[in-house]
Parts: sequence; structure tokens; C-alpha cells
Amino acid sequence: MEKKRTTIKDIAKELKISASTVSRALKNHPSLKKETIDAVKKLAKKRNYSPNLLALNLLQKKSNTIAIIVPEITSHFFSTAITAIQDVLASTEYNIVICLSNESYKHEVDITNKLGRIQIDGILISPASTTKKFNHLKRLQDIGIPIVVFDRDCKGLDADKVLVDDYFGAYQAVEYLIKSGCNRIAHIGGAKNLSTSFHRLNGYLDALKNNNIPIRDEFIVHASGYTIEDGMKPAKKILSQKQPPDAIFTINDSIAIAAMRTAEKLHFKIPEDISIIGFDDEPHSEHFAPSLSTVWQPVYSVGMLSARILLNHLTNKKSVSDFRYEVFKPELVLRDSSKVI
Amino acid sequence: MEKKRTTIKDIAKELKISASTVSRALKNHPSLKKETIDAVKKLAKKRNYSPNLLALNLLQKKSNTIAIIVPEITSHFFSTAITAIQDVLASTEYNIVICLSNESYKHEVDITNKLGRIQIDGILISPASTTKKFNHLKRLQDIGIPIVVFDRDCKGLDADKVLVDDYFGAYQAVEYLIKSGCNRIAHIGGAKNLSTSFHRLNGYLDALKNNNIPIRDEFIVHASGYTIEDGMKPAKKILSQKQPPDAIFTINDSIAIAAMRTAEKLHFKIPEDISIIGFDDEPHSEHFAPSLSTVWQPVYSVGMLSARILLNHLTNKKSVSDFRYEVFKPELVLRDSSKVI
DNA sequence: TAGTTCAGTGCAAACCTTTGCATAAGTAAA
DNA sequence: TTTACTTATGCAAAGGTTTGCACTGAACTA
Repeated sequence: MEKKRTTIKDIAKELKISASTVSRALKNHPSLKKETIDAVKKLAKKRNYSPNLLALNLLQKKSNTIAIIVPEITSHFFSTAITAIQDVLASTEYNIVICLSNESYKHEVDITNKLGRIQIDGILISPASTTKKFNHLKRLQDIGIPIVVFDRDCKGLDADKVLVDDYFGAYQAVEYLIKSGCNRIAHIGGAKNLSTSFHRLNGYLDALKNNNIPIRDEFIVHASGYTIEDGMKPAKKILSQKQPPDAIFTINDSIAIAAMRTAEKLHFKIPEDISIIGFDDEPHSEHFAPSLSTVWQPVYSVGMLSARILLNHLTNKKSVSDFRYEVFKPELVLRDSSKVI
Repeated sequence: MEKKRTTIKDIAKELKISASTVSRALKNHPSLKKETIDAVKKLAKKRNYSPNLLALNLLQKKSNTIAIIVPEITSHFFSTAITAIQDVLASTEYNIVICLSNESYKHEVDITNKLGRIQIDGILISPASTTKKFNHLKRLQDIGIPIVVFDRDCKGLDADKVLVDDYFGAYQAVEYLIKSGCNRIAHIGGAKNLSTSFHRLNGYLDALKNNNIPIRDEFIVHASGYTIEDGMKPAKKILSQKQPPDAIFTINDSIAIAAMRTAEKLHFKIPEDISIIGFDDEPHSEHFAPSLSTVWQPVYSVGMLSARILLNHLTNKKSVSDFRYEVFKPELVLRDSSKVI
């Protein structure tokens, strides 16, 4: 039933020459007779020959494959980052495997083990929110696999890093809220040990401090995930207080939607009674009711640069210990969910 | 610098036994002495041995890898489908490569060629909108690679198929519009040769016909892509006619947003002056202004079933010629962008 | 004692390709 | 005619693992 794939040996046998000659002919080796080369190429085409990459991989001890490890792909951020990476890598000979950790440390470890076994060439990773140790990544570095960390930092791991200045983004957003007259500003944060959450929280805190606004613990809540659904409970908790806030800065746009919907249900007017600013600037955020003020991130650039850095490592193996640390600046995008100054 | 990976040979040499014995010991071969097995396992653990999958792949002539080929991953539909597939495949020994065709036939062909070379085990595909011929897929089937087509049909290709009843979804939506009193119903469609666009268009047409509503060519426009941006021009074209429609049924939710925004700009009231129904039911669609009526698709189920069918083919190789054809029913979800009956 | 059986292990081939070195035939120079 | 060199090609090893078959030595049977 299944046709057997044509191999170099088949061609060699049919042409009554050796496999090595066939191999060289296909590569236009200069010391071969032109007729031999032509004959081989002709037959190769006729037999629809394509090299068995598996054999090559074994020979070269590399799989020509790059892995991307991300917590999920349903959010705009990661799907866009992956698209950017793919766009850069498409023109190279590398295959791409995309692995979803599902925000689980255990999954992530399993994945990295698997990747080690198939002799992956390089890794681009944004760690799971539950990942606190990075031994699994160090192990891979130890056997010579270059790793580029993007968006979510791996504190303590020496590797190339392409990040976004989350602190700056948060600071800008909260400072704007203050300037627009808000002084009871709440924050719905994300998973606590994520660098992104951490820096956004700090940006929020510092903006308050530097403007002499008291920090209230009851105004800081953490969402358990990143979907609208995940934002509902924290939003309710914040908004149903006796003395509710007059602004909310959220960890991402979906949580911001949750906050907006909850605010509406509780008869707050946006932005008159309460301003809301998100983070990410998803393509849809402009079209919510009201349109969402948010912090735009240069996702595509993050993805592209990460891929380029990895590619660089793979091409010139020399500068292994020389890690790059790149930080992109996000931008505040003002729309109708926040007051005009 | 780079530590060399421990191989079976290394262990054999150190223990002064043969590589075959080591191989068997690691697999608990019954004819081996218990002490041998223990000794091997102990050393293997100490040396942090992990099998070289590249060698195994070559031996077994398969890569233990399944490929997913999709046009893009930034939309909710495909990212969710992929997540579903990944969820099913995570517990198996298969690796997953995700390939983006970028809606380009040429890309798709390049991808399939590449996949053939790395001896992929199976493929899940939703073809690009520009793909009309399927020889590239047939070629892979010919060398024994099972293919499961999902969501977007490949007309003329014999393969397993997991689809959504787009005709039914469209018919339901348009019939509802008619029942709610609309009789000048427009349609913004998608890429013309996609099965999904085709069936949704037909559902639209038949609903009109069966209710004796004349079909107007000026009410049928095709968008060039699937983003909000792509929907702006078609929406404007339809809405700026002297005798504009009183309802629009769009190929997806993003185009529906474009229609809503355009309608608002032209001072139509939704749904009083014009009803709008989309397709997909993205997580955000509930939160637009107004919340969007749309057709929900069982994406996750589509992904899961596709993966299961492929897995089945890989486990019991026997029933190769027995293709499955599964169609899921979508569901109309009514919100505020359409009138209440 | 010779023959049989069996546990335990090793050999070598196979998977496919690449590549350094060797070899063959042929040509040109001495 | 011999030497030296060129041109064109082949041999064999390497990469890591699996597996059918063969082998060794010991224990047992007749």
C-alpha cells in the first residue's frame, strides 16, 4: 500500500554507482563528471526523491527544530508573538514546535525533558505562571541548547531576554489616572510570581507613592487567571466596597472588561464615576462599550527580536556567554473608559 | 563546553557489556539477569541518560510528530482548536508542530514538502483560503501519512473530515432576522473558495429564497480578510447605499464589529434601524456595544475530535481507507445587536 | 558420558546520509 | 617506459538504537 520512499541508495543502485556519488551529485560536488550529476538529478526528480531529514539530523546531532514554549495561545499577546516568531523563522530551514505549558510548571518540565530528547536546537520561552525554579531550563543550556526568554522574565536564569517595561507601562497608566483627578485607584493584578504582574504592581504602587496617595490594601486584588470570567470575582470584590474606588488599573484587557461589566451592573458610570485602564491593547479593545483605555505592548517586535537573537546564536556559536537583555517600552492608549485631562 | 550526552554505548563500555544488553535492560527484557538490569538502570540514572529520539526515529522511520497546519493562530477559532488538539495529544508520546500557512497556498505547499521530509506521522489541516488544489496533501497520503481535515473542507480530497454545519448556522441566523421583521438582509462574506464561506453564503441565500425574499446582488459583498479592518470597506459599501439594508449577516464576528461601527458612524441605530449577526461567538463578542448576536461554533469539540480521529489512525493502521465525516451543529446566540421577536 | 535444554549475553545488520581517504583509470611530462 | 598528477568514483565509518540470531556455559536428562 504505502509507497516506499526513494532513498539515495535506490538511486545509486539503479544507476549502478555508489551512494556517495549520488550524495555528492545532488550537492553539485565539483569533482564529479557533469554527466553523472545530470543523470543523478534527473532520476532523483523522476523518483521524487527528497532527503530523509531524520538521517541527517542523527548525523549532525541536531534536529533543525526550534521550540516555542508558551503558557497558552488563545490570548492576543502570545498568538501574535508566535506569529512574529514564525514570520522570522519561516525563511530559514528551521522547523518550529509550539508547546503549551497551560500555565503549569509540571507540564513545562515535561516539555523541556521531551525537547532535550529530540535534540532541539534552540528554545524561545515565556514561562508558566507557576514556574519559580528554572533548573529544567538550565539543564538544557548545559547540553548546549540556547534559550531566549521573552515577555515573562525568568529571574535568576542567565539567558537572552526580550522583555517589556511593565513597570513603566503601569506607572504611566496610574499616573494618568491621578492627573485626571482620580485618587482612589484600585488594581486587579495577575499571578503573583510572574515578573509581569510584579512589575505592573510596582509601577502602580510607585505612581501612588510618588503622588502622595495612600495605598489601600483593600484596593489591591489578584485575579486567578486572565479571562473575563477570571476577572468577575475580583472586580466585584473591589467595586462592592462601602467606599469604592474611582479608578481601576487592571493586569490585562479581559480583566478590564470584567471590571467594566461589573461596574455597569452596579450602576457606576464609566468614566464619570470610575475610570478603567487595561493592559495589552487587544484588537477588540477599541470596540468595547465604552472603548477601553489601555497600555499597548509592542508584541510583534518582542517576538521578532527574540527569534532574531536565537537565530544569531545558532549561526555564530561563538558568543555563547554573551547574553542580550532587551526591554521594549509600552505606550498608554487613551480611549473612553478613562476621563480626559 | 557542551557536555556530551550519555549514550547507550557509553553505559555499555563503562559496565563492560554490550550495547544491546543495555538497551534490553532499560526495557526490562525478561531474559536478562536481574543484577544486570539493576546495574544498568542505576548507571543510566547516574549519567542522566535519556534516549536519543533522533536515532529511534530513523530506525522506526517515523518522527513521532504530528503537524497542525492552520492559516493563522491569532483568531479565537484556530487558537482554540489548536488548544483542544494539544489537550488531547498532550498525554501521548507525540510532539506537535504547528505550521502557519498565512492563508497562502504557496506557503502551504512548502510546509507540506518540509513535513514529508521529516517523516511526519500525521497531519491535521485547515487549508489556506487560497488553496484550491490538494495534490500536495495527496502526495503525503500516498506515502502513508494520514490527514484529518478540520473546519475548512478540502473538496475532492479523500480524508477524514471534521466540519461545522455552516449552512445550518447561516440559515438559522438569516431566518431569525426574517422572523424578527427584517426583509432587506445583506451579507458580508469571506474568501470565495472557502467551503465555510460558500456554505454560509448558501445558507443565507436559501433562507431568503424559502421565505420569498428577493436576493439583491448589491447586498452581497465579500471581505478580503477576517479582521475588523478588513470589514470596514465592505460595511461602508453596503450601508451607504440609497436604500440600505435593515440587517447584515457577516462571515465572522470581527467583520460584524466593523459593520456595527460603520452603522453607528452613519447614524443607524442597532438593532432598531439595522440588525447585525456575526459568526463564531468569540469570547469578547458579548461585550461589544451593543453585545453581538452571533452563531456559536463548537470549536473545542472540533479540535478534540479531529485529534482523536488522527490518533486512531496512528494506533490501528488497518482501516486506512475508511474515512470519517463528522459535522457539528453550530448554535444561534441572540444578544442585543438583533431585534427581539 | 554424551546429548539436551535454557538462561544470559553478544554480534551485526538495519535505518539513511555525509565525508575523509583510498583507489582506479587516464593523461601529461620526463 | 616510467613517474607524477588529475579526474572521477568508491569504501567505510559515523551517528544511536533496536532486534533476530547465534553463541557460551552451566545444569539437567538419559
